[in-house]
Amino acid sequence: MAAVLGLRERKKADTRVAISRAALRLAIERGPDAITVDDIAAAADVSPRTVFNYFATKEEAILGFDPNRKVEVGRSVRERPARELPLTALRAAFVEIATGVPEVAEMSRARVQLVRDHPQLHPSYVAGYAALENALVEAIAQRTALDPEQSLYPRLVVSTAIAAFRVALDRAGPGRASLIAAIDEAFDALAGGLRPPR
Amino acid sequence: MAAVLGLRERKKADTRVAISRAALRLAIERGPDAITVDDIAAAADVSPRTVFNYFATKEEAILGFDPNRKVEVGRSVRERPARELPLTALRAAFVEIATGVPEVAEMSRARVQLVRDHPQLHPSYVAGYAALENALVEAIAQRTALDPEQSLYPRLVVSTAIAAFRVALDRAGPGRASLIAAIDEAFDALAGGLRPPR
DNA sequence: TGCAAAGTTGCAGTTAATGCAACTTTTGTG
DNA sequence: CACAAAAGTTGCATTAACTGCAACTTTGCA
Repeated sequence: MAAVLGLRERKKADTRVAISRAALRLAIERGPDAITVDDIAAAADVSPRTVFNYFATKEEAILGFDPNRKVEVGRSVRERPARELPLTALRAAFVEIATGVPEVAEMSRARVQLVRDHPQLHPSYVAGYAALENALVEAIAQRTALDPEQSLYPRLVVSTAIAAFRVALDRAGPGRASLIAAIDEAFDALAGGLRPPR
Repeated sequence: MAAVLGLRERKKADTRVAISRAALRLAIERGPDAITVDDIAAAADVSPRTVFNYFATKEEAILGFDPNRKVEVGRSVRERPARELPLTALRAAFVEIATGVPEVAEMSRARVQLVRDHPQLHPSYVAGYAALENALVEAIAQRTALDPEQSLYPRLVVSTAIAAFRVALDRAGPGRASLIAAIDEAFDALAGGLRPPR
């Protein structure tokens, strides 16, 4: 699994989650627009300048952007059995990420709720998923031996799978089972060519 | 078609495109980060304050966000023949929008290129499409008689179709034919369950 | 232990973004 | 045509996001 990290790396990771937890909590309590970066910094016990060393914008902090996520989910896709179809591998990778660490899953749910309550965040939220795209396109390109510059397929399957995952997250109720069910329903529909139900 | 608009409405529309054209041109010439709202305002011959009366952010001006677009494409979907499958209706609506007014299509192409050259814009660009989502979900809900609160399908088909359209736009070369071909390829793959090619 | 690398902080400066009030233009009605 | 109401534009003042830079502190490693 994860290599043991040095003290420096661990501290950085801690600081990142401290900032992002503080930002999320404050945004839920008071609303994203009613809090300042200074508030977040104070709550996370760092200087305001440090907040910007970790997150490019206030919204990224609130939504907990994590560059490592890209790497993780990319590796997860690459490590799926080679016989799996691209869509299947992507689905499995999303399930792994979304249900892996319970605490992460919980924060993820809280964010979905926050975005629901404050639609101004929706663009940034969607943008966060878009950041995954390139990493996943690379992984799918490897699995399928398709050149993403040549074939439209890798980018297409990735971006639609991400869209399906977002819809499933938005739909799921509390608990791991509900999330998995929603993901399954969305990806089954996708694999079935999106014919309307009934 | 479009009802004849009063002078006031026409002027507003003119101002909007003047601002957005100026912003796009300057962004292409100097890069999005190297231009200020004041620059855009000067080039469009309005006050900086007016820029913000039309666009919430500088990037929205550059990317030419247009709230009317939502309405148009929503209506376009609703007016497709009832026998068409949701995915088919969405595809046709996108083709209409993307190839309708040549000048609009050209600006759209220029923006795709701009985003390619300046990936910082990618999140906002994607976010712009996300804004279409609700309007299209409503249209599809009507066509299918599905309640989007109950069924996952309307939001799923819309958000994946938008993703497919973005990929097609990104892929298309110059000219209307190339764009239509790319859209067809993407939507055919989607309707076919996204099985890998070959 | 001590040097090099990396991370944190404060500070100064720019500019994006918003609210408000004054002013101008358009619309519609008598 | 006149003129009142409605809508749009502008300038001004203010806040807060964000950046670059240099000083300082902490960690990694020989």
